[in-house]
Amino acid sequence: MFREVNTKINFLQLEEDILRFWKEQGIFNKSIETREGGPHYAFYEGPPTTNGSPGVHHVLSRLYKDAVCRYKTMRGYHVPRKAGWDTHGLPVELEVESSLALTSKAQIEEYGVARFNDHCRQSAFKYIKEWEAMTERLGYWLDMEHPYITLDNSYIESCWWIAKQLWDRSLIYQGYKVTPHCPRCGTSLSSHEVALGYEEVDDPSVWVKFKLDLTQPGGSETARSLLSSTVPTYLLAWTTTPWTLPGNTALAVAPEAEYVVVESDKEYLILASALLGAVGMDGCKVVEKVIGGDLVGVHYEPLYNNIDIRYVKEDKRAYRIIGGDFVSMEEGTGIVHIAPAYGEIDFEIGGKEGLPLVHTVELNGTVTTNLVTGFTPKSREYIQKSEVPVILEPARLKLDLPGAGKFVKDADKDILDDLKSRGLLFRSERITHTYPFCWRCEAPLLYYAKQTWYIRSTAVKEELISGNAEINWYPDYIKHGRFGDWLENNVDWAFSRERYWGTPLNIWRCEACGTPEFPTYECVGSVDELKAQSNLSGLTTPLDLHRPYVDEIAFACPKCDGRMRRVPEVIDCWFDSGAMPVAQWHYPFENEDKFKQNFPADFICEAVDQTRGWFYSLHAISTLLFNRPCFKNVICLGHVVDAQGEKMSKSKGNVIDPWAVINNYGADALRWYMLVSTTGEDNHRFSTKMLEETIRKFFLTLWNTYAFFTLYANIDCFVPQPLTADSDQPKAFTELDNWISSELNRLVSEVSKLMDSYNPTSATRRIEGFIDNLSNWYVRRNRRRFWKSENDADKLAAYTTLHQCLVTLSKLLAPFVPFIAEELYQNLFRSVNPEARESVHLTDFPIADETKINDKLNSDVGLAMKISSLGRAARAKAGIKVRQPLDKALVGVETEGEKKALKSLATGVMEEINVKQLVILSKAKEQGEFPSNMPDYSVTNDARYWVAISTELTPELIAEGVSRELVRHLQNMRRNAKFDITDHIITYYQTKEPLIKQVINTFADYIKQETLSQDLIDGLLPDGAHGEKHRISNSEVSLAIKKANPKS
RNA sequence: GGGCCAUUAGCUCAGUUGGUUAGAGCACGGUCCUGAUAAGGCCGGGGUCGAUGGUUCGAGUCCAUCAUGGCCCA
Repeated sequence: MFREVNTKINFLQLEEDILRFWKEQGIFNKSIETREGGPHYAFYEGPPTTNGSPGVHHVLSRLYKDAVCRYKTMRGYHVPRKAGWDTHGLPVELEVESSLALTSKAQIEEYGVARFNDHCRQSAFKYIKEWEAMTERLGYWLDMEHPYITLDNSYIESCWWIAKQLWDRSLIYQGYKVTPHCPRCGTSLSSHEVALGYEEVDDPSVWVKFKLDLTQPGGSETARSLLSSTVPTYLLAWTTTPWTLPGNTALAVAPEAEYVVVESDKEYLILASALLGAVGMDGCKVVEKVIGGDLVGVHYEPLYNNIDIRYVKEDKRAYRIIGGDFVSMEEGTGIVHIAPAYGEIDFEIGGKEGLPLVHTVELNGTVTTNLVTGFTPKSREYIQKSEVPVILEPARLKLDLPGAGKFVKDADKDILDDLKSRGLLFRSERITHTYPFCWRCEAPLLYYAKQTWYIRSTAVKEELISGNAEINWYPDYIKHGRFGDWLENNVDWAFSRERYWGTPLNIWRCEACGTPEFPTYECVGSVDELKAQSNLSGLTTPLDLHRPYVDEIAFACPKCDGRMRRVPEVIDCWFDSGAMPVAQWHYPFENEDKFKQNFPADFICEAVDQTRGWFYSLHAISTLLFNRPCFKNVICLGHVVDAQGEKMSKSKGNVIDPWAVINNYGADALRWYMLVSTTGEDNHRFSTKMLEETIRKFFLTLWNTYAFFTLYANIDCFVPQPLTADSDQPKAFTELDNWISSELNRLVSEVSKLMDSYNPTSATRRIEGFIDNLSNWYVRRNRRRFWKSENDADKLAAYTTLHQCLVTLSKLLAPFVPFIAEELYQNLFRSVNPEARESVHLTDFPIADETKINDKLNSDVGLAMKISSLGRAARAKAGIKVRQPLDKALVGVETEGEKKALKSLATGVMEEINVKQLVILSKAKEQGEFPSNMPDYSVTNDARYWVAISTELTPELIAEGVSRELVRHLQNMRRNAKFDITDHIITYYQTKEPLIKQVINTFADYIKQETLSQDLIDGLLPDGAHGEKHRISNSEVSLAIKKANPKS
């Protein structure tokens, strides 16, 4: 006997029971242990950042990971799944900052780095707990008892080892580079972080005049003679960041382009002729024309004469015109203001031209009172070429700039006022454009030349690209598209952060020896290496490698015996997560075997934003260390967005709590919905309405098929026999049995193929289609076989077939909806097979029996469905109920083959459309054209077939229709009276209509059999019976039923 | 400004190498069926397949340009 299945299913209760079962029996561990010795399948868990509670948009990738890992396990692979938690970095710091109401680095330091980091640690663990709870409830099987956590000393030590490897190969350097700098957080952002924060913003749009200075040498003779005029002449440049103007050291022109000198208000202005119109100077008189290249070398007066740039040793000077191929003829004036300290292009061209770097802004974003001049061209060249890290000490000079002490965006106005008062502002407007903001704190980012530590990833650019060629991407266009492009445009990885909570950068610097340009560094690659340093101090017990403790550790300089102290930076948390193939095992300090066994990963899966995040950091570190990729297959998912298509984010407040969904609908529902409805890399709108539809359409259909089976199987005491060669009774299996078996095996084959190509969405969609066929065709067409009273071979065949379908489905479904799959398996299979594996998740994934796949049968049944559908339409067109039997249907098909196929399935079609005979005509022989005009027939057609139903009603047909009407009412009454499905009854009826009486007599046996009536009694309705009045064939009939054996 | 992806019914999505009348589910209206079903069937309204050109006997599908949206990069 199977456990009784209630059609009113409570999924929540079911899932909690199964979670308990898994936990108590350790099924997850068993699913891994029992596969030991099988082929190894390496999976890397991308560690979620523990800076907040998981949202429903975090769930998607976890479901994909789980589906694939469960599937591989069932295919016999050994698939350990180590959990991981990304606990470091700015996101965690910001979470803590806001909870402690700290708003700047100064406040954090005042508060105390030790206390601050302690909060970070606690915060991380708090969220780990939440993630663990959600992961477990979701049914995402992950080894959370042995996770890798990036804050562990062992993890940090592995990161140190990696950095040391790179250091020894001169792949780490420090240099000035322009980085997107957040003035509030006080740190550089990586390019992937910058990408998170582009926004439309209203900014100044100003045209500034730079006065030509021909007293300085330089420029072509042509240009000099053209420009020598007594009228004051200005170069016109355009910018949206006035605050960078004091840092100007050059103007760039397009060497090939034509420039014009135009007269405007008693002065001459120089700009590109192509942009005259854009500046609104079409009508102005053109005095001269000159090619950009001829202007190169000509000097102009600095906007701020009082700035004393003292670097100059060579003949090249600042404040001159340079040529640049980046100069746009699309916007601006064709003359680009260059501030090497505040723009990537500016910095790059400054390096080539030997321009000075001038800082007029502090790191906190305020206009400085001290002018800071950066490095010399000589040292710049040294940085570019050096294999050894270089550090430079900038000079500081007193200065009084407009807006001094104000934040740059506020100082814009002071600067513009100042320029205006000096007649140097040509025009000032506002413009709307995109500008990057800090993705966390929303402060405008400043492109700022800073000293930062870099990983020279460009040194392995070719290897990054060739390694990518070996990776399978799903969807595949990511490989050459988004990820490939990213690698092609690879730049060195700025991997240091001037923050507190992170893996400390393991570089120590001597305080005493070396020059500013040539300091002495030590990169320490392990704890032991650190402890082995001479004259060590500051080591704490227990050891905590975090700041501020690690900052206290000092040791003797091997060169001069001075003290060596750690540099202040911490490492980018993307480095942490990218280090996980190594660091999750504390490799190379231990677990060499595990590392090697799990490298490279067979499978990883995250959302598309990780292209520049984790996917990149994994690939970069692996290529740098081992010169090969560390993952073979990667699924790249789209983002889950809200019902309006907006990205879910804490700041927008549109994050959907997965608990709310799970507690309402269950984890399986969420799982199936997300798997079945995602579309590749596209955004996926999350809607509870669609989720509810999934439940109705998929779960309830499946569940009711399951309930139907158990209900009748228990009535008939069906015991599934293991299908051996001799117990098989092929003769008893009907065409429909063979058909659903064929469909089932085809499904198994297709689902396997789809899962092997990492496509759970298509796999689940296929299963959904099968369940629809199973329920709405196989079961519906075969109901009578289950109902009938004889326990014959035919009935057994039906039970065996349906049972087989459901048990196979439980395994097919197991990777996707592990709870309901377990329920089906336990009740339908394990309960009757004492030797069965303990859980569906310990079984093998089904293998398709190719011999049972019969493509012809599949298409034949498809044809029968199609014809039935047309037949029903024909009935509806004529307005004749399906319950009313009709004499015959004519069916037009195209080929003899179809005719033959339909003939073999005619009984089913006749029942579906309730006709006595089916006449099939094939186009090849009997059939002429589509019969549009047939008297006494109702005709429908589609492109290929037509069906004509005879609409003539004989007294016999009407009588039979009435009998079916009676049966239907009695069945409904049984249900209304809440009788058990097996209860036998006695039926009473009263009517004045002779036709009905006659029908009841004629069809007595049929009515009795259908309604389990022992007697049909014409007469008074007894007390206590369930009575109803109905109209049948325009006459009234009173019916009553009561149980025949009230005792049972 | 550049790259990738998308755009098909009110909504969510299918649509295989170009080939009869572009489909499904939901929602809506009507109707039928039902002792597994919270379901299901049938009919109906609802589509210039984002736009414009091109290739072709034939384009939702291939090409080009543009528009809109998302992501990524400047």
